[in-house]
Parts: sequence; structure tokens; C-alpha cells
Amino acid sequence: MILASFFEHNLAVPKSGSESIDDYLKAIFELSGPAGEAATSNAIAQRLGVSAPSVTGMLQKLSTGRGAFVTYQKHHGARLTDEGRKRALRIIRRHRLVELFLCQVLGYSWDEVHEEAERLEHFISEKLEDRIAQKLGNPAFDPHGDIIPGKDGTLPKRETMVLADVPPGSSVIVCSVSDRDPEMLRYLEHVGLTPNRPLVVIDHGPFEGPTTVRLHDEIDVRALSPRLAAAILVRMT
Amino acid sequence: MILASFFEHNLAVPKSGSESIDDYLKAIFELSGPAGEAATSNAIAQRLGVSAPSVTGMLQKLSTGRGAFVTYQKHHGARLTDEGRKRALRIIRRHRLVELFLCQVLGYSWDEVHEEAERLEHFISEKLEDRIAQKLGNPAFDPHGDIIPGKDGTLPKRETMVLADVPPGSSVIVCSVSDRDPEMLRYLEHVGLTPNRPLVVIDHGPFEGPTTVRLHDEIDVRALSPRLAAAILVRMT
DNA sequence: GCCATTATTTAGTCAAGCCTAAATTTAGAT
DNA sequence: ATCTAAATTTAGGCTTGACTAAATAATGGC
Repeated sequence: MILASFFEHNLAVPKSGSESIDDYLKAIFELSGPAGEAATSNAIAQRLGVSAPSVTGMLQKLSTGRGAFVTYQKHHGARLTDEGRKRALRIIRRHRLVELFLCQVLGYSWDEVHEEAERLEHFISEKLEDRIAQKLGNPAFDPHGDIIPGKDGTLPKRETMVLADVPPGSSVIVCSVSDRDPEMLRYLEHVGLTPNRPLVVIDHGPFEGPTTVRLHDEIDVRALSPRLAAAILVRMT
Repeated sequence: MILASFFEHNLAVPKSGSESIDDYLKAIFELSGPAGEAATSNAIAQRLGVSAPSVTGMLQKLSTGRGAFVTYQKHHGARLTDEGRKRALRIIRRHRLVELFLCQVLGYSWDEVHEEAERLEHFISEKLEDRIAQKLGNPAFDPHGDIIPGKDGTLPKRETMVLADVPPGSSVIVCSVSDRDPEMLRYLEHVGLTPNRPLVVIDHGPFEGPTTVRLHDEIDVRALSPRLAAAILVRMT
């Protein structure tokens, strides 16, 4: 009797409540970059739209006890543990699978999917994750060209550069574009800057000037603001 | 400046947090029955798996202020307002659309979908709701035979009876079965008690005995426990 | 019509996650 | 080497939605 009600309670509790944790882990992952630097409190706060003290509190929570998701040293930011990285990649996998699913199965356009996926990623069961992946044929890339992590927490590396950093004269291919700004995505689609598109980088204007590129099969060049040129990842060819 | 941070707050807050409200409204709707009787605190508590005091607290919250979702009188249970009913039906619509979508598009079986839909129903945007409905061809019924409410909060009435209450000798057609117990659903599918199936009710055993039915095209009869016979809705033919 | 049982509400806590204001630490410039 | 500005953490609160224990209202039996 007592046991029964004990269980009923403690099983009912975790209704929701790990969404915040997911969001923090994702933010730390994305801020850490390929080299895995520590993510600072402020950077996390800004990315998540919460106050810095909230971040400190959460980092303390996430870093305590065995099975911690992050390592954290006061005033020196946070890094993901293996556990944390795995969990972050799992959420990112779900996010990207959902994005692709919405595009391919429900006719969403690539600028509409991020917001929806950002909400849904937290509530996709393992079974649903598997069915979606299966329906899509275990895809490797999402609609914005980002690699979909494996179920095991694998994320294949790609040799990419930010377009803004590519030396003038280089021929490159667009790998991926940031998925966070719908308006930017609509513009990029409009001008043809989509994944797998070949480009030649003409030059970078001085004083935070535009990056000028020529699309492979076009005559005109495009001048891209620094913000745009920073949102596009390419690989050299 | 002040306004900006004010909004940032109050827009950021409702991250999640209406799931509970949704659940209460759904519970009240389902407990109210077709006649719209008041749902008692205890009944709500039992259905939602929370304590009775939690229910009282929530009912007080839901019934205060203009735009309240329920009317509530101490010791006399709660009824949905028009607002509340509309919102409940909207959630139920999403629940049932998701159930059908999972079956038809992702190959779920009818016993797997309830749990998944119960979670997802809270996070389906209006756009997603529309796309799913469109993809499915604006379906009228979910996999368990329940009517999918309209987007406008409409729920067509059907003349149905609980199988347990049907007079012996009647010919009936299965309208719907309860979606909440996967094991029961697997059994019902196994014995062929699925929506649109014609039956003849043989009799009801005494002392909470079984309800005996004959499936239209079968020779054998089936004896159904009271719990089963209460979980099946039929219409007379 | 009264009483015991049951249903329901009040009172007081708690945990999560967020906030602001006030320390404190770090780091860059002199 | 110091000092100021920026980054970060501590301290203290708020809200939501849950809980338990205790009080009160409703109800069915006599």
C-alpha cells in the first residue's frame, strides 16, 4: 500500500522537467565548438535567453553528483562530460530528424522547421525517433545541411570553414547554413545559397564589409553581409 | 527599455506550463459525459493521478478571473465554460490526429499510439495540426473509432451506448473502444472487436458476469468481462 | 433529525527554474 | 603591480504545480 503510493508518486513526477536540461546541454555543445572549449556562463545565458545567475545555478546542478552532465569550475565555464555530450547529441539528432521529417513528409519549408523542432525535440520517444529515421531512410543530413548525429551519439566530422574565413579566390561548396533565422533562410534560398551549391569566393570587403561570391553557374556576383557570411559553412574543393 | 525587458520576461515564461491545464480540462471534459455534469475533485484526482488537494488548487486557479476555463463551486465539482470546452476539444483533436498520424504514416499499431499522443498533444502547433489533418485528408475518426473534433471546437454527437448496457438480442455495430489500455487493445484486435464490426449481444451474465456477443460472421461467441464490455461503445442497428 | 463515514478544502511545504540586486572574482590597461 | 570594468557568483524571492496533515462539509443509515 505504502509502496504502491510511493511509486505512483515518483513515477508521476518526471512528467516534464528535463527540457531545460536538454536546452543547456545543447547550448553548451554548440558553444563549445569542434575543439570542445569551455562555454562561459554569459554565452550560455545569452544563447538561451535567461539571466546569468540562472545559468550558474543550472551549471552547479548539472555538475554535481556522479553521472554529471557537465564539468564546471567557477568563473571558468562548463564542458560536457561524455554523458552530457551523448545526451546533447541525442537531442540534436531528434531536432534534425524532426526538421527533415517536417520538410519531407508534411511539406514544411526549410525556414519553418526550426521553431517547431525546437519544441518537439524534447518529447520524441526513442520509438518515434526510430520510426521517423526509418521513414526517412536513415538520412545523414537535415534540410539545412547539418549532419544528423547517430543514435549512438556519433557525429562524423567534416572539414568545414565559415564562409567569412575562406581566402579569396577559393572554390568551395556550401555544406550547411544556420537554421535559426527564418528570414535569413528565405533570403538564402532566394539567392540560391543552399547546401551542395558550388561557389567561388571573390573577396571580403574591409571594415566588416561584405563577402563577395559567385555562384557556380551564374554570371552575377553576390555580396553577403558579415552576418550572412558567418552563417554559412563551406568546404574547400 | 523597461517595456522590452518586461516583454522578454513574460513571453519567455510560458515555455511549458500549460500542459497541466490541458490535462485538467481534458479530464473534466471526459468525466462530464455527454450531459455535461460536474466533475468531482476526487474523480479528477484519480484520473490524473494527482492528490485531491492539488485538484482543488487547480480548480480554484482555473475558475478565477474573466476568461476562466471552468466554473467551480466548493464541494460541488467543476464544469467547463465555453472557453474551457473549446480548449479541451482542441487538445483532444490534436491527440486523435496524432494517434491516427502515427498509425497511418509511421506504422504504429493502435495500442502504441495513446501514450505517445498523450505527450505530444501539448506541443502541436496550429500549423502542425493543420498539416497533419491535411496529410490525413481531414479524417473524421481516430484509430479507436473516436470522433476527431473540428478545429472550431465542434464535436458531432453520435447515438452510442456502452456495450454492457445493450439489451440482449440487439444487433449493434462497434463505434469505438477505449484507447487507454494497450493490453486491452491488443486483446480486442485479436478477437476482432474493432470499430465498425457488427455484433449481436447474446446476454449479460449475472453478478457482474460476462457479456456474451457473437461477431457477425463468426460461429463462436465471445464472453467479455464487465471491464471490456464497459470499454466498448456501440450503436444499435 | 443525528451521526459516522466519506469527500473536499485549508494550511503549510517542497522542488524546479527562473528573476533582481548585491557581492565577488578575473582580466586588461596603466 | 594595481586598479577598474566586465564577467560571474551569491543571496534572497517568485511562480507553478505538486505533496501531506489537519479541518470541515456533505451524505447515507438509523
